[in-house]
Amino acid sequence: MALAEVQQAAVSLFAQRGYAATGIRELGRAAGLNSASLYHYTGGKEELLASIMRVCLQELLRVGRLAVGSVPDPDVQLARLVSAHVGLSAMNPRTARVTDHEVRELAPHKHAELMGLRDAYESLFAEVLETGARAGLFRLTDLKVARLALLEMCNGVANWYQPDGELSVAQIQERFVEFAGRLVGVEGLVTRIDVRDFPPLRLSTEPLSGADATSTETA
Amino acid sequence: MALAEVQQAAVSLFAQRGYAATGIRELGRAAGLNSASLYHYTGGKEELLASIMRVCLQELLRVGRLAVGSVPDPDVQLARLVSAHVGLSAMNPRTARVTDHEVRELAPHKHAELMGLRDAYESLFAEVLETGARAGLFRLTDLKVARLALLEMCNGVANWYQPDGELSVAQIQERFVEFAGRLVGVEGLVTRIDVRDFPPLRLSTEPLSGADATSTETA
Amino acid sequence: MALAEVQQAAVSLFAQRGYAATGIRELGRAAGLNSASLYHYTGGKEELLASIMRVCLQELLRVGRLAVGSVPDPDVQLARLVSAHVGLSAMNPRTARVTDHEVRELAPHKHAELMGLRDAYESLFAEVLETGARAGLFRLTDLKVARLALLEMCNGVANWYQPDGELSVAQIQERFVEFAGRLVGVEGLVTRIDVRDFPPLRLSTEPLSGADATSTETA
Amino acid sequence: MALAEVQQAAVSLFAQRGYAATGIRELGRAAGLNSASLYHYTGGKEELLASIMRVCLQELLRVGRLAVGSVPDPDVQLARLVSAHVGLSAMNPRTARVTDHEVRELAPHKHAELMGLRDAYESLFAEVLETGARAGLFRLTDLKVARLALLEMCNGVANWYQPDGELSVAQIQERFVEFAGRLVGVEGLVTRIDVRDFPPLRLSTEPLSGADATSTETA
DNA sequence: GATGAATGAGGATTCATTCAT
DNA sequence: GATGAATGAATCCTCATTCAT
Repeated sequence: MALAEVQQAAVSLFAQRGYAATGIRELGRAAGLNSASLYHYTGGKEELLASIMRVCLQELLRVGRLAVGSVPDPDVQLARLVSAHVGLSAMNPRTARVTDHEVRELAPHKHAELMGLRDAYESLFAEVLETGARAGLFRLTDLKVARLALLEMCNGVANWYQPDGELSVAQIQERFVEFAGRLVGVEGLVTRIDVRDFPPLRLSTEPLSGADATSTETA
Repeated sequence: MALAEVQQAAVSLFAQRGYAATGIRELGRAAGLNSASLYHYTGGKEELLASIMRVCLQELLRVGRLAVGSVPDPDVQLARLVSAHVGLSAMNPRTARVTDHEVRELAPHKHAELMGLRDAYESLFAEVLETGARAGLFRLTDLKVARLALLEMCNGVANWYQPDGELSVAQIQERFVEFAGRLVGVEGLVTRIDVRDFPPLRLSTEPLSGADATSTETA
Repeated sequence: MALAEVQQAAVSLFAQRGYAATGIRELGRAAGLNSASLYHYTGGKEELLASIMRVCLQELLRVGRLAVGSVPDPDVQLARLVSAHVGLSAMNPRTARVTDHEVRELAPHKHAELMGLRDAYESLFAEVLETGARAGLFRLTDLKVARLALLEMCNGVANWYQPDGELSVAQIQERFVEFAGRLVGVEGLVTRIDVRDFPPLRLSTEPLSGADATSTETA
Repeated sequence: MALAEVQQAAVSLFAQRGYAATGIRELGRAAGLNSASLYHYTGGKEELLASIMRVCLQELLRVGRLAVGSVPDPDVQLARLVSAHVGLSAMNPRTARVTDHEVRELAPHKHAELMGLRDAYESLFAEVLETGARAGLFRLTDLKVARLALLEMCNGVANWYQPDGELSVAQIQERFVEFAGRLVGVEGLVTRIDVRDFPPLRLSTEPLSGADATSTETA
């Protein structure tokens, strides 16, 4: 399908140059389309960005809910949540980066829509931390700061992980589950779950590794 | 001094809308200057951004070196490094956010210059982690991933901390020192140093809390 | 074709006000186009100028080579060369003036390209003068100065000739052939060739006589 | 005197880049002055240009009248006129080039003033040619075209003559007197006058050969 | 479904000039 | 006499978008 290709090209450019610094002709060129044709597929630059973020946040929310809903223990919930998040970020670093960095570019209406998704997702972390703390499983004095530190640490993966590097996605997941456990004061969290229960999805918006704009606008 | 005021206005806008999405007329208006007058003070939009990042990274590097150099124990070094970093970020969240997010906007020459500063700074973390791990103080299997997780967690502070919120800078520092300790496998790190030894500086580029563009361009 | 119309409008303005003093909005207005639309047709102000000069110099070179190649006698070669040059200048005075006066406005790359064409053309004169002098046909003590004097005299036509004046192009050609002959020490040159053998071309870049910017930018 | 230095710097830049393409800060820098200080000495960019052209045209007119008035024979008058013109152009090529090329940049009032000077000067040539032709000394069928050809040939010297080249000013004068003679149909004109009777003046506006902008604006 | 042409608005930057100091 | 600061207007150019074809 052509929309996905356009989205991939867009993610590639948005991740590299930033949304505001990327022109619509540049996007067209990268997708092998005339700049005017983009409007058929995307409805415009902003909707293109929004559609990308929707894909990412909806999948995040889906796997997040799955992670939390699949098991009653807060520590395992946390492990699965982190594993899923980090897994998705590592599998789709550029989509994740764009989703994380470019919210402010959206006009109020779409901004609200996507912030809603994000908030819904982040509240999964809040709930897990709270139940875990209330149950005495987690040793935390400040749930809010802990949640923010945790989320930023996990989000950060998209800033540095390179799919074609030496670390596998599974390794990243393993290590971050351990970090998360330590952060909340639970040792050996990693050994108690199998991260491979949640094989992270490759999003339709994620460009192929190393994919680049090559073709020229037919004009 | 006028340059600092322009920088503050710029940081305020860059943090809010992003560098690329901020117009130079907007910058002028926010600084109470004609758009042409900005060039007297700044030398142009890009140099304005670079100067802001320079202020931030140089101070980060200064206090980072101080933190590492002041004491031989890797755990205390780490605590002080994290405390200094988080402190500076929390005191100057908008400057820090801009510094962190907008590097890619710079042209090659300035990009290289500022990436050099950033790399020099981040290698302080690498050294501390390595000596600490080698000394058996830290329980870490992957130094690189640990460093990246740590840095992203700390950098994240600039994304959410609000100076006029309920948490003091010192509290943030305390909590993040504890998080950092746990992350590297050292318990009770926070109790062993007094974070107030490194009262973080307010940078000249940081806009006053809640400061906004108000005046109109005299035209 | 639209490009030619834009070029004509540009020649008209460049000849009147000079390249540097002509704004791109002015050009658009004169061509009946929005200033942004000029970029569709021309690729920018400088390329517009370069394209005009290319048309002129390439035709000059073409007819120059024809003039020299068509006959072995240096005196007839010179007559034809001068006739062709003066004819083209008189038929297209504004294009010729712009081509002659605005080379310095070009950036190094294009400057070099067009200076190359000009040099190639002028060396035709050098060769003719040299063979004629060596053959004892011309009485000249300083070939270089003679060539420069001759060329400037001929180029000058574009500065003062007015197509709708009392002198026909053919008359100008006739007189300048005689002048050229006298300059190199050959009497009665004019009688020995028929200048009408080389009817000068009207260039696509030459505006219609008296053509002026009239329409207003649709904005 | 400072004005002359400013004029020299201006001539240097105007000759190289053109009037319209030369900025006033550039002029200041080249003259070692703050851009604002130029207004003390010159009264603005346009008046600066006008003052330069005035110096050149007035001297041209002065020596032209001297040449014509000093002797009754049209052929000697012509020789002296050409010698003076070419001499002045070769001694002051950059001033002459600017004077010749930039008239159109002047606003109507100054334009008229300086065109008046130029017309007065050129009519000297017209008069000499006419009396010479009427006296049967010159063999010319079209006085106007001859005058224009002659003038353009002489003006052209400023376009190519380089004071530090291999040809002396006197040599240029000699050769052009001969060319002029041939053009009007008089042989051996050069031998009958001594061009050194009119040693051409160096104008106060002419920059030193190879002089360049070096100092930086004190700002 | 696709695209060349077209355009108003705005991008960053530089302009010549003025004026208080 | 000299200048830093300031500015409105203009510079060239690129933007996202629309629309007839």
